[in-house]
Amino acid sequence: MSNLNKLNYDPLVYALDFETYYDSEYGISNYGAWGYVHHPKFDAYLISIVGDGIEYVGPPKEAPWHLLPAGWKAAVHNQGFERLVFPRCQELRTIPKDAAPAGWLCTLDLSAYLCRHRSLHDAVLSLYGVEVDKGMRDYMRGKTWSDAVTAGKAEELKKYALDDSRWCLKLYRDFNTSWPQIEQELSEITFQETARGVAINEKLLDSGIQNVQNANDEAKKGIPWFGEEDEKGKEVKPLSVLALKKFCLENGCETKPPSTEDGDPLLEAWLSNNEHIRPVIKAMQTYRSTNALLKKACTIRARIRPDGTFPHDLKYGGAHTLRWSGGWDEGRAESGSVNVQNLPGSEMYGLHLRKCFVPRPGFKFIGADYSQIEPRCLWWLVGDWETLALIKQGLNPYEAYSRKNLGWDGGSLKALAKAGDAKALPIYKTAKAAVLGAGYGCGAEKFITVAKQMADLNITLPEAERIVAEFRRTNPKITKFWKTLENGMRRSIGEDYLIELPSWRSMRYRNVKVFGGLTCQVGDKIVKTWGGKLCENVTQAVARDVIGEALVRLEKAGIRTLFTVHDEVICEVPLDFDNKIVEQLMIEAPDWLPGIPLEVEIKDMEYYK
DNA sequence: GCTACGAGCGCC
DNA sequence: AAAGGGCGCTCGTAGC
Repeated sequence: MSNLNKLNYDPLVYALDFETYYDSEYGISNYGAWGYVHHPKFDAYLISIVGDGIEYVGPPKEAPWHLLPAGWKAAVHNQGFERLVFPRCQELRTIPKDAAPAGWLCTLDLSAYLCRHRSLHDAVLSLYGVEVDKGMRDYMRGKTWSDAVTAGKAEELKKYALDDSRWCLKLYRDFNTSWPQIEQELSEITFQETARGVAINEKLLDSGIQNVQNANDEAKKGIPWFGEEDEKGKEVKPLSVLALKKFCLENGCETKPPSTEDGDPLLEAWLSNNEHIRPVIKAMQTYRSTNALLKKACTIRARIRPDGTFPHDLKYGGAHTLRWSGGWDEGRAESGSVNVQNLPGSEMYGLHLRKCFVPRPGFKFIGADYSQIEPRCLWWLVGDWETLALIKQGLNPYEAYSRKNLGWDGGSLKALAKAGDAKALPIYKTAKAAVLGAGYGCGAEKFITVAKQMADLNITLPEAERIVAEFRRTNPKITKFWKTLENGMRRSIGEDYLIELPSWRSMRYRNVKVFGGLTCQVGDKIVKTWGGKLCENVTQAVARDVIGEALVRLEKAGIRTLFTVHDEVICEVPLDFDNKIVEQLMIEAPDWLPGIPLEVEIKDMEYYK
């Protein structure tokens, strides 16, 4: 018994892994995980189970379910898939109804938390330096279990399946204690959200799809080479830059266009000398936009379940700041997935995609957006209590900034700016742009575009230079923070740089090196890094933890959340629900961020907006 | 035929 | 010395 007390893992946890049939057409990319397991071709031909006293690999039907102890829990690598397969097998009676585990745990999410590598292969390589052979997976494309048996590959396949579960169990046992409880809860919440999905207004979606299709057809007509074939009989792609180049040179242009990007000043300059090409470029841009939108809308359309809901994709810890990201993990090609975090914010070509996301009957949406969460976190991180105190008194943050740094001493800046006051408006916009855009070491040139985007502020380069310089001069705590982070990283050259966050976790920058500038490894990429960027990462990470803790609070209060988009939470609650409850749960300052004034904008929504 | 990568564009 | 950041998806092209 004394040994058991020393276990730093739960012996009731067993690792599971299914092997399921797939081919080039029938896969997650084309059907989504839910559609895949409900497809007639669905065939979970193998399951491996590994844990205390059990190592099984074989058909699910013959698995030793009776040997699993009461209250056993399942560890899987990618719960977004495995947790759909399991109940589907129960429905199909290849797994007994009463065999369900008491809980689930996802080692993919654990790996994301630990090392930023999501696939089992990459996680094991990163954490143990061992290469897991994934050859069998490719081999099995388009092959059934009996194909493998006939080909004499059964044993190899079994070994491969067993290996995955062994590694999964090892990840769980070795690292589970490094995964904080709250993060495990967030992993669970994320799964619940994706499985729950969102109700879709199908009529609206259908008519919108028709509109976009029409616009797409119209755009095709403006692309001269559309539908043509090259010498080899291959279709010339509508967005082919080579075709565009050829067309331009054949039609009196001396040079090819520098890009086809909408709004690119270089393109604009080129077009002013080649006006006759303008309609072609425009058609390419319209085709590109409508095509992408159409794909997205049709994917949603195709994935609507019989109950009228669409199960979306959202990844726990998709970003290295551990923010959620869109997409899914199954398969290497990140295609055919719908990212709910970048849905167009307004109508495009007669389709308002967000309007198609509606509450289930008897429910309403609550959209809860944190106001200026990042600047507030940054002020807290650098210890700018003065500004935070002004905000705590009820001052709008941009106004607080203006009073502190821009010499504003008039009345309510926001109210005056809203009324179009000629003196207040530029100051308000300048403050907004500076607060949102200048905190991360942004230079003057970049600040012009940031200011435009964040505060609709149009400025010249000298003005941008002045605002940025002013920001740095009046915010020495922030510039010092940049330097502190950068110096910390410089002291870590040759090793990993760990930044301890105020919450329960750290950020890790692996393998810091100097190649001209500072570089390090983030996920599987080598990136350039400097103080301003690190500051941005840390601020994002802290804001993420704030929203993460809020999500857990909402969940514990029984409030159904659908998804999060960085600083906003979409809740689905009964029609008579009191929105104040959501607000109160969200603005509660975390213990580890004492004194931070949080604010959320809450709105009832008849659709997602 | 498959993979990798950049361009372009959508979001916060 | 100076440098906003974080994502995902589609398409086209290049390279193996």
